[in-house]
Amino acid sequence: MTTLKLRILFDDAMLGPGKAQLLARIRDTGSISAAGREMGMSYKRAWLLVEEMNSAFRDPLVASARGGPGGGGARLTEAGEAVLSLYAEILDRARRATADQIALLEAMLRGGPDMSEGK
Amino acid sequence: MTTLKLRILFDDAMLGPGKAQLLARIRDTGSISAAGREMGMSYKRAWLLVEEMNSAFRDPLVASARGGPGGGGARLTEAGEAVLSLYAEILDRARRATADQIALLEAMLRGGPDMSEGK
DNA sequence: GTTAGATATGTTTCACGGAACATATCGACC
DNA sequence: GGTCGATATGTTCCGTGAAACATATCTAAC
Repeated sequence: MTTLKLRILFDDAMLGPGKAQLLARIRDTGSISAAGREMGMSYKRAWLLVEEMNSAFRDPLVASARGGPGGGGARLTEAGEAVLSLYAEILDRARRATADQIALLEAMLRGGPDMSEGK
Repeated sequence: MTTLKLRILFDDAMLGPGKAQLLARIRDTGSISAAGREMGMSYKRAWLLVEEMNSAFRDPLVASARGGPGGGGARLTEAGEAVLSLYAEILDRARRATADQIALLEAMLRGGPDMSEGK
């Protein structure tokens, strides 16, 4: 239902839901283009995001290869795995740390719960 | 330096940094247009955001008045104050709950700290 | 040396959200 | 009753970021 989106703004780079999910799909599919397809984005865009990430971090997060059987492919590097799992942990921690307050907000929404009565 | 942006997506409404800051400025300035000006947005846009918030929540967050001395004005309702302070608390809790992991990410950035050496 | 499939980039087109512009309205005060 | 400053809304204009389109390139395998 209610979801939390979280974006981390570094000095000259940012990491948000889009890049994180892209990393996850690349890990699962072994391909930038397949990952992009699954997310409904063009290969161009997916590749651009990968490029951003690779150049923002000291070590590249995604290693890609051209040619070969299947035409090539991509996989997460150790750094890529680390970033992805850190992001997941950050999201999870943030969610759990704020669940109560978010519930309070939800209760104030129109058409939400309560609707006022005295039980 | 590194900042955290956080957006809450309800079923058919969302609350993020923009609306939260707008609420804060309205509280401080007592005017939608002044708040908008401070944030570099047109009155139209500021008013639109207020409209969204007022209709999303059971009780309006901003009460506005036309005419009168000064031409009118706007102020936060009790609900508005509550939402604003809940959002601030959510942001604060999220920040503190994720500080360690974010620091780890920062350490992996290019041009960031370390640069590898053996102290 | 041809095929295949994915990476790697450049260029052009285009939709859309916001900016800009334009008005109408309200009410205390003088 | 005219002025003022802010709210309230509609309409048009326009820049920017994404989509679409177009290629070029690479290499394992056959």
